[in-house]
Amino acid sequence: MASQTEENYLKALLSLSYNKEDVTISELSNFLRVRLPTVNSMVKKLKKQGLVNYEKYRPLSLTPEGKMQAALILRKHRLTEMYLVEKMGFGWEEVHEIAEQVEHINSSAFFERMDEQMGHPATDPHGSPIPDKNGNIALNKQLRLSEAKKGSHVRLAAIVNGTSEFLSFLNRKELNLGTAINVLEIEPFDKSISVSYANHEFEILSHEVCNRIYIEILDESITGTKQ
Amino acid sequence: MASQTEENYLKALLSLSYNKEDVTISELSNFLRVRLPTVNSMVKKLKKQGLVNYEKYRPLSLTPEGKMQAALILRKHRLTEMYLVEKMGFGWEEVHEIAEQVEHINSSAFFERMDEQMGHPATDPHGSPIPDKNGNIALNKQLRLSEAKKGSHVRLAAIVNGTSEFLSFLNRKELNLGTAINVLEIEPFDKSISVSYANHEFEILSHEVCNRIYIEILDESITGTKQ
DNA sequence: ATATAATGTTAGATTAGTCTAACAATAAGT
DNA sequence: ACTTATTGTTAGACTAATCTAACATTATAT
Repeated sequence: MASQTEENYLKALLSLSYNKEDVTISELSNFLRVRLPTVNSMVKKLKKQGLVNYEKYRPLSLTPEGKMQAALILRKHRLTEMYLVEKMGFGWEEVHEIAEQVEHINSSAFFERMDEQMGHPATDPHGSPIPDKNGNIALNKQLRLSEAKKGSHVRLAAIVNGTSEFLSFLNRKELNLGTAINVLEIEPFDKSISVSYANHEFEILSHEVCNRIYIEILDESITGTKQ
Repeated sequence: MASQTEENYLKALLSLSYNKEDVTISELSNFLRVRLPTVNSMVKKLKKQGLVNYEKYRPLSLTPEGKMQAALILRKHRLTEMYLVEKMGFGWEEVHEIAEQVEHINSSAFFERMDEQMGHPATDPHGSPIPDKNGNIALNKQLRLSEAKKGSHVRLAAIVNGTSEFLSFLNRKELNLGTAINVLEIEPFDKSISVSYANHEFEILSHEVCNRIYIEILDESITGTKQ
């Protein structure tokens, strides 16, 4: 079995290669906050184990086996996050750090028990898909709130790169997974949008915020201002 | 904070110094399945951190600080075991290996949440006391089933050194924590005892088995064969 | 197209945790 | 009390994961 460190490299590679085949060593170095030569030698090691494709001075990628292993770690991470929220009463902004540790626990029974007790959830508390036991990962939502049309009626479906700061911000705004949102106006100057939802009649969300929120469209236009 | 390895040494020391001040390096070596020179150098390291008392060629012991740290790890271990049994439906024979990993997770919120959700349990699933947040450990039960008198009525209170094999054996015999047992006869030859309990009208338990079972006395004599 | 910047590689050092081999001190047994 | 056995120590090597410094290659920009 891969060491915790190796697992973290695999997970990082999976995350960085999301809709983009190749990853560079410096991207990995940056992501993991580890120096280039360290990454370089670890990558050679993973290549030797058949987990990554790599040739000197070339970008690297996960092999099918590497991708599978990475997805199974991600599965453990996301199952844990969901368990912490659903069964242990943590907030969605508190669970990442704990799951980061729990994901390395070596016990399939432990994670299968979580999965069963939650009734095989499809996503983690931030709306990201939980890979299945074979390492298959459902496609993530592709549409962001920043791309929604004026007048559309959408549902908050997932959060990307949800730091605990951002998630706490969403808590203060009472924006949760599943919240139905009306897009009232789009300000062309700074791409901020004004919205209404639940018992919030008027809120302005910056482009930065809208870009981190994935949505499902419920209705293209509810105001009559079609198109 | 101590590394996982250091934590394991501290935990081993606590366990070996249960009712016995001093521990030798070879006892530790044996217990941890690690060679003497390795233990020797780790002990020096722990001494430097003020966690153990140690002088060349002398037996060692935990300092108050070392004992406290060890007890807090034991707390995390036992809370986890109890949580796995109570909230996740594991058998008492399955939880040790998982808890051995979970105990190193660095998140007080995680363990405090477990504790709250179980209503602050006093013991783990094997009847061993869970140390409190300050590292205080309640006295373990001292009386073993092997010391019970003929005719006494006792309750199974705890299991010591409960390997999963032994715990599975108890499962097959339907002997659980809390089971009320009548001590029918004590065979002087091999110190085996015959007992009745629940829907088991007659069972013979070897001395080896009885020696690993801690009891509480419910009644010194129920048969009239007083004393 | 050549200089400069960015990225990647190699070499060598460091720390944690482990080992074996050789030696030293303490304990045990007649 | 002396020999032997047990236990403990030191020295030196190894692997994993990290680092810095120096150098090499590839990409970028005028």
